[in-house]
Amino acid sequence: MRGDTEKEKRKRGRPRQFEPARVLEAVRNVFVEKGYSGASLDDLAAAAGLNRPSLYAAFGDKEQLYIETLRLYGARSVQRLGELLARGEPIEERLTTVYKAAIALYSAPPLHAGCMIVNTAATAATTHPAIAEAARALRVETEAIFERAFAGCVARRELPGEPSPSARAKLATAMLDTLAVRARLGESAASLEAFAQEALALVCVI
Amino acid sequence: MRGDTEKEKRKRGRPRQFEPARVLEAVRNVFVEKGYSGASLDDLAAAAGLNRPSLYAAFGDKEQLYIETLRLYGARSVQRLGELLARGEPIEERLTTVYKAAIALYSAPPLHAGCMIVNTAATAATTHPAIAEAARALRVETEAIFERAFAGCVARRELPGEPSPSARAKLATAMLDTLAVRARLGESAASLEAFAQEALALVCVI
DNA sequence: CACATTTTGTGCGGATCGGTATAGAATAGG
DNA sequence: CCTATTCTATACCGATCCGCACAAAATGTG
Repeated sequence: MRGDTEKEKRKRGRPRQFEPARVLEAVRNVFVEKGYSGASLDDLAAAAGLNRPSLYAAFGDKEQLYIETLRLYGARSVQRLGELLARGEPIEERLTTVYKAAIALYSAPPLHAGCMIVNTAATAATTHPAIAEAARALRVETEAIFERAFAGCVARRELPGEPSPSARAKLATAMLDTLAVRARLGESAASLEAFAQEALALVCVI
Repeated sequence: MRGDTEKEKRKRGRPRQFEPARVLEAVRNVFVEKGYSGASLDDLAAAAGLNRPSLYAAFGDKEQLYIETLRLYGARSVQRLGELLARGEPIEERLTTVYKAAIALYSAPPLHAGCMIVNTAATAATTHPAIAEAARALRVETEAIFERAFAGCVARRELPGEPSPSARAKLATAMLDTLAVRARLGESAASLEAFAQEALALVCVI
């Protein structure tokens, strides 16, 4: 049934019956839906299809599990953002693609649960410093990617140097923030796309 | 000690030893710090200085208590926003005042806990429809106030009609969203004010 | 085969959860 | 005074919480 998903050398003892990556994905859905403190270990274990002790042995306590999940989510998002911004199209077009992807992710039915960082990590940040730190790191990465993209535009004369690439990056991130909040509060994807388009024309073409 | 805070006719039975408004304020601090599901009734009762049964008798269960608190917080914020935007100053100046007030509220030490709607209500929205509904109502009010202010600017030729007042209102709200998220993740008030100022010059003067 | 090693699953254990029953205290009306 | 009414306070309820024993199961090694 399992048959060594990877050809890595088998460990000594009994092989685990789950793939950590799949577990983190299942767990992420629960965290994103219920938030950090709203998600119980029972919820998480049930969604992952394994029992609490296995979960605990593999990932540590709830906070560690959350942070690991957050890092995976963040790493994927950051990578995808980098890819979409690395295209050769005009910046306005690339940003449109980015926002469409974000909106699709944030308002994916049936949960339209927004962004894990904005809507769950930030909430837990006040009481869990380690979560705050992990979230900050991801946001720094995100803004840096935007900033590099805008700096590239300035370098090739696609955009004026003022406002600065860092200011533009913060605004671009701000759009992601508000899209996440709006999606989680139930605004439709269509409405969000219209808003993003308006905002883009307004902010980016300056 | 109590002596009839108001001259309203005394009720029949034993007088309550707390002022509901004070209780809601104490409770709000706990909800804002720990989030909806992170705040326990013990926390809330302790912060309010009364015991769980009294809290329950006065405000109903946890969700009702949260929503009541949210409405009070929201009503005050909306009223303050309306006042600040009703001044006779240029719109850029009024918005500067609004953002300064928001930043002061969102990053008030020692918690820098952001905004109750953005950072706690939205998180709970996926699992508590009534909270989502209350939060949506407050956001509609907020955007409407911004929109009226921008429409006024257009009417007196202070701003061009395009982008539309409603688009500007959404952007103005987006700034509040991102300020709340950033404050909760630890960005300093000074940094936020600098960002708000940049964004304002960029967005509002179009 | 016996043994070491790792994961699995049951099941416990103390703490805490949200919510309430019940008794006692404080007031107004009769 | 007595009674009705309203709030306070203790104490308890069943459920759920997170975390961990502990033994059984499944593998590699000797």
